[in-house]
Amino acid sequence: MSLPIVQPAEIWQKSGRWSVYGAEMWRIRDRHNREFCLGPTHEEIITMQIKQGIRSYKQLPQRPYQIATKFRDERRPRFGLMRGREFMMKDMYSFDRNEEGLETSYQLLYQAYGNIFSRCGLNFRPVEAASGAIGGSGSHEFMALAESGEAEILFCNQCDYAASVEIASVPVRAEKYSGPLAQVEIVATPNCQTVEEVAAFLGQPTSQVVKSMCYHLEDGLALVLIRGDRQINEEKLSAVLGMGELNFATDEEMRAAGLVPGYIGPVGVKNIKIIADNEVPLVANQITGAGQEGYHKTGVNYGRDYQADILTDLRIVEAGEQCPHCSGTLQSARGIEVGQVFKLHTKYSDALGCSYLDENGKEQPMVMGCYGIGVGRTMAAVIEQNNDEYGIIWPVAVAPYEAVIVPVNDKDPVFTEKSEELYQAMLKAKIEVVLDDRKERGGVKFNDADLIGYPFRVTVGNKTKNDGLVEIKIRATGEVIDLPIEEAAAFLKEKIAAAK
RNA sequence: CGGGAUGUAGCGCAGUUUGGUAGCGCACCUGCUUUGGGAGCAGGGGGUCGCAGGUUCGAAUCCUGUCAUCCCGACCA
Repeated sequence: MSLPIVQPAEIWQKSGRWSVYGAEMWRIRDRHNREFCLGPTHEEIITMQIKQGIRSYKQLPQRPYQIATKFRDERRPRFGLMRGREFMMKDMYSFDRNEEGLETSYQLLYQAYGNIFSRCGLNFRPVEAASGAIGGSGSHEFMALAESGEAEILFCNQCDYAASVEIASVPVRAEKYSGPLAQVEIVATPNCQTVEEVAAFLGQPTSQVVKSMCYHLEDGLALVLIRGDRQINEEKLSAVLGMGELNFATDEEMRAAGLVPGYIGPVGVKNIKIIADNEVPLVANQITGAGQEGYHKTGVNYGRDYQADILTDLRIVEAGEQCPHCSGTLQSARGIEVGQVFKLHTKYSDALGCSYLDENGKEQPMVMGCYGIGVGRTMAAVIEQNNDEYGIIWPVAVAPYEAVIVPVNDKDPVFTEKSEELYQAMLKAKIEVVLDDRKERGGVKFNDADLIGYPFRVTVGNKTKNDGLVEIKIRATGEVIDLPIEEAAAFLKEKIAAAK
C-alpha cells in the first residue's frame, strides 16, 4: 500500500494522540487553516482504511504494509541516517478477529523480522521493549549490537531475559526496616543542593536520601520521588502520567506552588500529585528537602509523614543487578534499534470504530498489531557491523549490486569487448552487476570497488587477453579465484545463491 | 532546550592571536608521458572570506547582531 503522508488532525484527535504525541509531531495547516500533520507513523490512517474496506470475519486477518517516508521532528537528529527528521520505514499492521489471532500475527512477524535481520548480516538481539507513543502493551525491539548505538539494553548472563533499559524492571529486593523510627528534624544543609552534596554533608549514603523532582503536568505539577542513588526512568514515568513528553517544572512554577527549588520535599505539600518509586517506602528515616532554602529534613518516614498518590516502579535498572527471572546478573550492551513490533490490541480500533461482524453477526473490534523496520537505519547498522579499513563489506542479500566488473583499462579494446560480453552474460544470469566503464585507471576502480563494497569483483585484464581467464575477488575474505571467462557467470550465480 | 565548536574556491582545510584587500591539498582545464591497486611533469582557470551593521586610512582578521551546520548533554530540585 501507499498511505498518505499528510494526515488530518481529526483522526489523531480521535485516537487521543494529537495531544499525546507532543513536539515530535510535525504539524501543518492548509489554506483554510485546518490542521494536519506529516505522518510520524500510520496507525490511524490504516485503521480508517481497513474500517472502510473490511466488514466480515471472513476477511480477517489482514496484514497490509508499506515502505514510506515518515516525519518526526526529533529533539536531536544525529548521525546521518541513524536519526533523521525524515526517514524511510517499512511498516506493517495486522488486523485480527481476537487476541489469539493477534498472537499468531505477532509471532509470525517476530519470526520474520529475525529472519530479515539475519539475512541482513546483522548481529542483533530482540529485547522486551516499551511501547512509547505507539501504545498498546507487549512489544519487542530488534537491536543491532553496536558501541555507537543510542539505546542501552540489559540481558541476563544466565537465562534468555533481555530488555531495553527503558522497560527493564526488577522486583524490589530491599529489606523492610524494623528498627525504631526517628523523629523528623530540620537540619541546615548550607550550599547542598544535589543528593551527593547533602548525603556527604550529613555523612549518610545517598540511598538514605529521597530525591524529589517536580514535573509539569497538563494541569498542575507532579512531585516524583525516588531513592537518592537511583535514576528516574522517564519512559516509565511518562507511561504512568499518560504524558507523551515530560518536562520539568520551571523555578517560577515551583515557587508559585509554594515549593523552593533545590530544597523540595514531599512532607506537607498540598495540591500536588505525589508519585513515588516502589523502593521509597522501604527507606527508613529518610533525608528529604525541607521546603525552605538551605535546609533538609531527616528522620522522615513514608506513611507516617507523607503518602504518595501513586506507588509504582519508576527507576532505571542498572547492569550488575540481579535478573528478574533467575539468579543471574544483568549485563548491559549498546544497540541500534532497527525494528520493533507492537501488540496494539484494540487501542485504535476502539478509538476509531474499526470493527467487523463475527459468525453471529455481532460487531467486534479488530485486534491490531503493528510492526516497523527503519530501512535507512538498518542499512547504517549493517555498515556499522560490516566494514574494514578499505570500506563497506556488503552482505550479499542487501548489497546494492552483487558484483562489479572492472576492465583494467580502456586502452586495449579487448578489455572493453570482453567486459561487455561478460556483463551481458551476467545480466542474462540475473546477477545484479555493475560494469565499471569509467575512464579511470585500474587502481582507482579497485579502490572504489572495495570502498563501495560489492561482494564480488571480476577483473578483466591481461589474464583475460592472454589466457581467457578472469579474476574473481571476494570482498569479505579477500579470496582470489581465476577461471575461464565463459564460466564466470554460472560460478557467481551459484556463489550468490549460496550467500543469500 | 542547555553547553561547545565551525562557517574562507566544487570538496577538505590553513590564514584570524600581532588588521595591510587570500593561500594549500584534492577536483577542474591544456599538453606530453603513463595505464592490474587512488599516475608523473609542465602550464592554467576559479573565491571577497555565511549574512547585516559598526570601528578603522585600511577588516577574512577587531566589535555587535543574525542565520546555518555539526558535536555533547538532556533529568535528579
